[in-house]
Amino acid sequence: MQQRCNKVFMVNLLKSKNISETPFRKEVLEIFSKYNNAIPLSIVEKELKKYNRITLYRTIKVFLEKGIIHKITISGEDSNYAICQEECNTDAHRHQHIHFKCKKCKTIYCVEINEFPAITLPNYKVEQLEIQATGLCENCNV
Amino acid sequence: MQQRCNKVFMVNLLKSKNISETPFRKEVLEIFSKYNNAIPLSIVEKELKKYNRITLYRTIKVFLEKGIIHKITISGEDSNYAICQEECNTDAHRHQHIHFKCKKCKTIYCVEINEFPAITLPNYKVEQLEIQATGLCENCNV
DNA sequence: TCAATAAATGCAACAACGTTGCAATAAAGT
DNA sequence: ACTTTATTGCAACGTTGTTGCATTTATTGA
Repeated sequence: MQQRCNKVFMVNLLKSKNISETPFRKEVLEIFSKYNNAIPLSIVEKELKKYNRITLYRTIKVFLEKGIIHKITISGEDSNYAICQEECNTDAHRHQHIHFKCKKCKTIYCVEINEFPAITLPNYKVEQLEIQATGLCENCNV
Repeated sequence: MQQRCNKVFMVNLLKSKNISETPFRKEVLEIFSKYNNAIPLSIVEKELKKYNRITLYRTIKVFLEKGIIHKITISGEDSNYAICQEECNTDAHRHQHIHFKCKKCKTIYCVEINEFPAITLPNYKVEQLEIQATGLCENCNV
């Protein structure tokens, strides 16, 4: 797998998606890669040296459109965002991972999964599945 | 299964949850049971004879807390709500159903499922799964 | 390297969604 | 029927996210 945690990679990521590499965007990307897991905008906000609400929203929007990050919505919580581990394109975010939220430390993990469960429903044609799990993560399950 | 589509049931539902039966609450419940599927607040709003935004929010909040309805959040969409088909309590909404969104008619269904898939992740203790599917529903898959 | 062009940023203002305090009203219990 | 308790509705506010426009920064090409 490609290394996704250094500045060179970040710049290449921006270049490969055909968007200009600005200090703001690089900083946001570095924050996402520093946290390996999904984080809400409130964390990005705190980490940013120079925070601007509007610019952040626009940056996130562009990153989502370009498939650099993806959005994780868990009922009743802030939206969380994480760097896409596979190649995503704008239309089909067919991740082979599930989103796991630890009920103790509240961390949201994108967990790669080998055997993605298949579900067949009578009368429905299932084309895509999105799975969210809750429980205890490695660190909290002691 | 209990019948969940008549006024008597609605009143009993309110009684059994120990909340007073007001015209507003009964009307909201009837709207939910009229639509068999999950609906956003915008639909409830249109169906209400006398709509009050604040009262609706509070009613929804109470219904959620009492386990009368549950909330379905699909990334990037309005929240949807549907009557709980099984007994829910406030803490554990361990539904044996998945949420299915038809990509054509946009309807969101709560689909009961017999064999709920089991997922085991190395290093994670999975306690609960929430599954959202997209595809084509019975009516649109022709 | 530097000017010309294109894109990103920041401000002000707005819109949607949701909440809170408080007074008025309706439901429940006696 | 009356008292108590809960619900409703209004005004006002907070949060989240967007848009138009002027300014600043990045990119391109000579």
